[in-house]
Amino acid sequence: MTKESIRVLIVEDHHVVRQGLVALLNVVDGLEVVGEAADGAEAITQFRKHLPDITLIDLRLPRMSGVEVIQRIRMETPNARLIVLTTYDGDEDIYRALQAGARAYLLKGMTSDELISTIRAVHAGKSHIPPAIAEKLAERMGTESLTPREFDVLEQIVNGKSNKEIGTELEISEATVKTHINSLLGKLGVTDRTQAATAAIQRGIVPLESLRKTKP
Amino acid sequence: MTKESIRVLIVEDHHVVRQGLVALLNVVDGLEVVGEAADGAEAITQFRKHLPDITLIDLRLPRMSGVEVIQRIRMETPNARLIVLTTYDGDEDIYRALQAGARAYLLKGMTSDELISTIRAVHAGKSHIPPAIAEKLAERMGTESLTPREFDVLEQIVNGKSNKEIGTELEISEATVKTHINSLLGKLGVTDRTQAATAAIQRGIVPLESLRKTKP
DNA sequence: CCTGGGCTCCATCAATGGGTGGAGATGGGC
DNA sequence: GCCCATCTCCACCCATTGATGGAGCCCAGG
Repeated sequence: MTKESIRVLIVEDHHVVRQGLVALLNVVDGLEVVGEAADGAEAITQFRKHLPDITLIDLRLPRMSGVEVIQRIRMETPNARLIVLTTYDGDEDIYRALQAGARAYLLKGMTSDELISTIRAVHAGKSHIPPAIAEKLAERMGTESLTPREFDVLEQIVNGKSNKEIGTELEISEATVKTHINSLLGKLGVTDRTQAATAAIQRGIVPLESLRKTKP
Repeated sequence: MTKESIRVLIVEDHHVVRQGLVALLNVVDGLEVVGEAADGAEAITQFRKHLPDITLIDLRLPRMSGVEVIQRIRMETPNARLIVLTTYDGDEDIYRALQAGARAYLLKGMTSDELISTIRAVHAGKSHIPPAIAEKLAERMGTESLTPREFDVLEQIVNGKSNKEIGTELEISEATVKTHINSLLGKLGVTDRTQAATAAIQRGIVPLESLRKTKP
């Protein structure tokens, strides 16, 4: 019985991790790694070229975020089956990736069994979200989301700016800054800017990587 | 010419990454992976058992930190050759790992060439620290380090506590809390608690993982 | 059209935070 | 023994922050 292999594309910038995935998957019967990509642009090229059955995609990629890649792929191939890979279970990432159309979510700490069974499940058309993650997702669903402006302000807070500085930066008055802060504190369920900052980092609302960039 | 292989132990909790490392190293002539460990305790057991020439060790491990493992191994085998692996170039981690006796430092985003040449270099007795990291290390060297108490206070700040709450928690007066904050702000080179919090996370002084734990 | 959400601004007030300049107690290292 | 770093506390002061309760503007969707 020569059943068709499930054709997998791997999108992951870390060379070691990519190798690990290839090594794990290629020894499995019925799976075949047809392509690898190390960044978003390459991911889209490879996707078009191979039209894989399953795409494993890291959320943190250089230049283009994983979420963006997912959106673009889904735009041209709405029934693409995408599985998100990530190191941390940053709540916001999960939310956005699943919103963008990912069918499943895996942490890099997973076992090979989890990896393989998830690939099979998603290929069979199921959505496969681990209970622990589903739970968090449910929590997050109930949470109001920040408006674009609130997000701008939060970003500045994380970067250690004072209200006055934020006002200057965003070209609004300090009073307006306070208004935004007041509502975002409520939405995040915290009571001051320091808690807002750590919550933002912890939940992945503001990525840690953006810190260094915006400093100078 | 049958020269001896360099015998390598891999300490890494993420299964996929571990597989990747094994896959990368085992195809290289002159390298041999003699053991794998997924946590600190296992690392020490495996080290004693195999006495490898080189130990690749992830800094973030469950239960016991990589730095701790390094210290313990160095305690019993002072000339052990340890290479630290990590995802982020969190300044504080580098500092502590190298202090603890690691000979080199590699990011998981490295190429296989970097990995292999670093292993060879360290085996040959060299210390091998990438220029970019050496630079940061030099910066950090000049930085005064926090006293234990200042660290306690910083931890509380990251967890979003007010000065009063910190005082209660640590059983000191609010005035003392302010004193500690004042000196730690100076040492971190920041001007307020929010900056202190993000700097602490960013530099790896207070690990992100500790946030969830201390909340409830 | 008109309703609602988001953005902007205002004033005011109490609480919190941070700067300054002390000062006593302890304990390890020279 | 003496010094130095650390930890502890105090008082005073001003800046910043967050809470409250408005208010007008714009624009997209019903």
